Amino acid sequence: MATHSQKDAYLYKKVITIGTVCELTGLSERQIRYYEKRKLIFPERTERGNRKYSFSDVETLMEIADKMEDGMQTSELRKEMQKKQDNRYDSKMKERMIKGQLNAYFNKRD
Amino acid sequence: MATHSQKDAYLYKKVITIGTVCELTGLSERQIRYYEKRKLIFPERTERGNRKYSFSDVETLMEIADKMEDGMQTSELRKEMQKKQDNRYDSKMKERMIKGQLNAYFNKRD
DNA sequence: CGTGTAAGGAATTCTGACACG
DNA sequence: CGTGTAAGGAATTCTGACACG
Repeated sequence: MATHSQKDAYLYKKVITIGTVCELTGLSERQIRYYEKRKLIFPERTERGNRKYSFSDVETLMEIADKMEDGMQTSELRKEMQKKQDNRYDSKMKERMIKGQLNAYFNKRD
Repeated sequence: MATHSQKDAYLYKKVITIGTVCELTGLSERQIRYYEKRKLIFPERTERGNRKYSFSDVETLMEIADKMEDGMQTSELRKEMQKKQDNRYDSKMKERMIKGQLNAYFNKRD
């Protein structure tokens, strides 16, 4: 994943089975699978079909659990998470613009 | 664990099943269980008895795999790992001594 | 010593469905 | 809409043992 640094390797590596995710989040398997169906979470699959989650997924699920407790619906959560994704792109765009300006600045001096 | 900072949480959390560890390390279940019997690795257990490993354990197993390929025996590996453990204690001791000196220094000025 | 394998049992995970609301 | 549950099958993991060397 080009969007993550080497240091994040363990955060995004999908190695945790659903049972362990249940223990870590306090959610039921049913809930976790449902949030997947609603496109809030994206586990990988083993050849045989078993779901594998990352620590990052676990963090996301805990946020989802909080919001659901507050009465939020999965459809709203979906929008909210889309926004975060957009913000991330915005940040990358800003970085590029700043780099562009720096390049322009130094190119002028050469 | 008092020996690890908050940032290491994901490195030491035991959440990975033996099957996934096999994929990650290229070792067989048999080998991984054997290295446990030889006191080289210390997974946690679920209530039912299933082994759970951390990313740190996976790293250790990859080192073990390298050494075993080089013809080293588990008994030698055991000693080598004991040394590392000792060094860690030495480091902590040094830290404490330095802190002690600093404390003495500032206490003098008070 | 280190590792492969077949054996049998117990727990895990999966999917699709019925249920309530 | 979100989640519980019983159903049945397939893969996972566990232990102790036989095997080779």
